[in-house]
Amino acid sequence: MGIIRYMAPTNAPAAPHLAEPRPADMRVETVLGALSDPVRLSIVRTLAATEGESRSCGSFGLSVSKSTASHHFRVLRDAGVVRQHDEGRHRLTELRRAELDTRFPGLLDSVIAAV
Amino acid sequence: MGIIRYMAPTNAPAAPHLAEPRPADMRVETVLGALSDPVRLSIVRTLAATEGESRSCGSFGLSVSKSTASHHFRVLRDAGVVRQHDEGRHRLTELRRAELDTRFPGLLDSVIAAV
DNA sequence: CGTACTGTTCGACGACCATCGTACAGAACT
DNA sequence: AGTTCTGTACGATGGTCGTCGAACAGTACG
Repeated sequence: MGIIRYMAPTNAPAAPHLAEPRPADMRVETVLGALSDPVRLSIVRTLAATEGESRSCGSFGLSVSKSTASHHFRVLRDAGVVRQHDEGRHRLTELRRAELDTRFPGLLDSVIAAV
Repeated sequence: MGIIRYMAPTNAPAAPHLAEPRPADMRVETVLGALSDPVRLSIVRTLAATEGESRSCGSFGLSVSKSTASHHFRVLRDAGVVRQHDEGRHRLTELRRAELDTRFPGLLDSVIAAV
């Protein structure tokens, strides 16, 4: 039942990550749309709360089905908000903080800070 | 065909404005959803470009029908992004800059600045 | 090998959304 | 009064979205 925080072994091979848009291809409307859903916003907030760590999809405690959760992660990844890569039988997710901050300065922080 | 920028006479009576949420009742998801549409984003950007001025609905040069435009203004108003009040036969719209900045600091600026 | 675990894909379904045309309401102007 | 202008309200429609269960694919572990 505990939260899984994945620690990659130091000699791990470079895991291929899934397709994600380049910063230049990211569109504001798409990012805003991705963040406008309560489930996805909670995912992003959870990621921001433990910045730098990769989390497995199941470790977010989402109250939706597996397939729905999978859908939301895809929306976030397609929008460019998160990056994912496979590690064993987990698909680890992390914030694309640097890309987001470069492409849309201040946006992520203001959204996360919003009460 | 020119753009109408409304100049209220200095002795104008206090025009009643339409229902809009109090800052405390504004939700981030709703605001982000309101800003995630291209038409509405262009409205907000136009308003931000001429801050402090009230604009009539028809002065935005939107490429949608009247009824669709009316719908978008309502979404923005319900989300708390803009304020509207009637002035003669015009319904004037202006940004709720102060409320937005207080409730969600930095959000509006980062969205507007986004290229 | 077989079993558990993690997450995706594939329909399907209902709800919501953006869009439109028409009709309507109020204000201003002739 | 009649006309013009500005914008809303009301259906209607086609598309997207969030949700789910069932089936599948890989990985890890017994």
